[in-house]
Amino acid sequence: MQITIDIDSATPLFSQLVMQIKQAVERGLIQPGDPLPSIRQLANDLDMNNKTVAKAYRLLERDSVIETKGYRGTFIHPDARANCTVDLNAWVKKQLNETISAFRKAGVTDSEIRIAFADVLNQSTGGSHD
Amino acid sequence: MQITIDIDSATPLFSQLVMQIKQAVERGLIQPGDPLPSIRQLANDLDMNNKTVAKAYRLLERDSVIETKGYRGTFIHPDARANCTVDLNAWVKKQLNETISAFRKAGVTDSEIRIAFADVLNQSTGGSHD
DNA sequence: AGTTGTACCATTAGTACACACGGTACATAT
DNA sequence: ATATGTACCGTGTGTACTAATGGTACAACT
Repeated sequence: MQITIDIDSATPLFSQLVMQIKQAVERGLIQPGDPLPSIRQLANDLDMNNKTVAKAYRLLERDSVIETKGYRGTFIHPDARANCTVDLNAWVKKQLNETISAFRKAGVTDSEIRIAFADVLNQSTGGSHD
Repeated sequence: MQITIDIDSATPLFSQLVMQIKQAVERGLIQPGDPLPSIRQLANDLDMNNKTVAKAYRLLERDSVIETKGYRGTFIHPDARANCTVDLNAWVKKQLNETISAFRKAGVTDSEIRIAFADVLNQSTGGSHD
C-alpha cells in the first residue's frame, strides 16, 4: 500500500495518515489481520516524527480499525471495514449542533458558549490525554 | 448604590459590573423601575470604557434584569428580582457537561471534541454578535 | 541486543480568542 | 445643543490551544 503525505496541506499530518489508512481498508488494499509497519518504521519512511505516527495509530485503534498487540506489532482489526465507515466525528458534530442551537435560541452569546465550553472541558478533566 | 470595581481581579470588568448590579437587585438596594446611570455616565464614574459598560448592560438586558428605553435611559426590569437569580450560565454548563461526558464515554478525545466544537460554532454562525 | 507500543520530560511556531481600549457616527428624543 | 442606546471601524495584550518536533526511558517479547 502507498501512503502519500502532503506537508503543505492544511489538514494535519496525523489526520492524513488516519484517512489514508481508512481508505486503504475500505478499498480492500489491506485486509483484516494484515500487519502494519511499526510506528518507528513508518515514521522513518514518511520522514515524520514517531509521535505523529503514534497519534494516528492511537486514534485508529480507538476506532477499532487497527489492533496493537504490544511487542508483536500492529494489525488491521477483524471488523475494520465496518468500523472505519462509522463516523464518530459526524455524531459528535450532530450532538454539538443541537446543543449549541438550543443555547443560541436562549440568547446565549457565542462568546459565552465558548467560555463555558472551555470551563467544562478543563475542569472535569480526569485524564486529558492528547 | 455603590459599585466597586477591582482592576487587578481575575474576573473581567464587565462581569464584575453584571454581578454587582444583580446583587444590588437581589438585596433590594435598587427596585424595579429605578433608573440606572447612563452608559457614558457610569463608564466615567468607574473610570472605564463605554464599551465595557455597554457590554454589561447588554447582558443584563438579555437576562431581563434591566430594561433599556432608548434615549430615555435604562431602568430595572419589573421582574428583575426573579430573573437575576436565574443563572443562564449554570444551565449552559450543565448541558455541556452532559454532552461532553457522553462524548468521553464514547472514547472521543478532548482534542477532537474541541475541534468539532470549533467547527460547529464557526460554521453555522448566522449572526455572531459580541 | 534488538524491537514492539507506550509514557514521560520538554520546546517551537502558528492560530484563535477574550478583554479592554479608542474613535466616529447614527436616530431619537428633550 | 445635549443626552440616550447602539453600531461600525480599528488596536493591543495576554492567554490557551493545536500540531509537530526532540530526547529518554520502560516492560515485554524474539
